[in-house]
Amino acid sequence: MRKLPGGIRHLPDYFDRAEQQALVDAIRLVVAEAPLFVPRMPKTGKPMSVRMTNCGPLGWVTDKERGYRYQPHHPETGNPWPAIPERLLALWRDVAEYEKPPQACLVNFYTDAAKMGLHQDKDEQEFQAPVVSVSLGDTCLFRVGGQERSDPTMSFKLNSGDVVVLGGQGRLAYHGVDRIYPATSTLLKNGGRINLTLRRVTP
DNA sequence: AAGTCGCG
DNA sequence: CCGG
Repeated sequence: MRKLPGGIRHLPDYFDRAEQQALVDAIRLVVAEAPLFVPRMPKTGKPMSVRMTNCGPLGWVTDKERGYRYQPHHPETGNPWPAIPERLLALWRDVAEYEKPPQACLVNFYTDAAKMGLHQDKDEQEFQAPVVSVSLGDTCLFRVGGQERSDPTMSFKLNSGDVVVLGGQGRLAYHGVDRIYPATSTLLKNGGRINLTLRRVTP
């Protein structure tokens, strides 16, 4: 059996179907208020293959000029991000083992061809808090390694309703999404995958 | 490089 | 050519 690197927890089927549907409904409201945008790589301006938005007091954004960062407003509308849905705050209280609530919930939309290269979540000031991730919709192949890019990696599938926690030694683990398996879920009427990532930005 | 390409 |  697969052995996950230290500090990485995979909680399969954390959310049942009804809860998944309720989360999708909540995210639709978020997207209506904070439209999806195309994130761009620092300096080159190359677009990433996912579309994204955020909820919470802070949101993760990136563009050619200013690069990766957290900010309290939507990059295109200038409006503050909508609130994080209560069910996600409850998830954090359940699994994070961290006193304060998450400040950012990044919402990533993956189409069939979308990927996410291996990277670390290191734009936060607080690494004591874990990163908590929720998968909704189509199954993906998730890849995780260690704290150095050259560390060995392993991969496993994430299904709709699964939760992954990157905490402790796993907090700065390299991770990414190698591929989406199209039409493996009926949760999203237009297909694809939604990933929700909860993070604490400041201590 | 949260991408892309090269290698096996 | 495709996947790790």
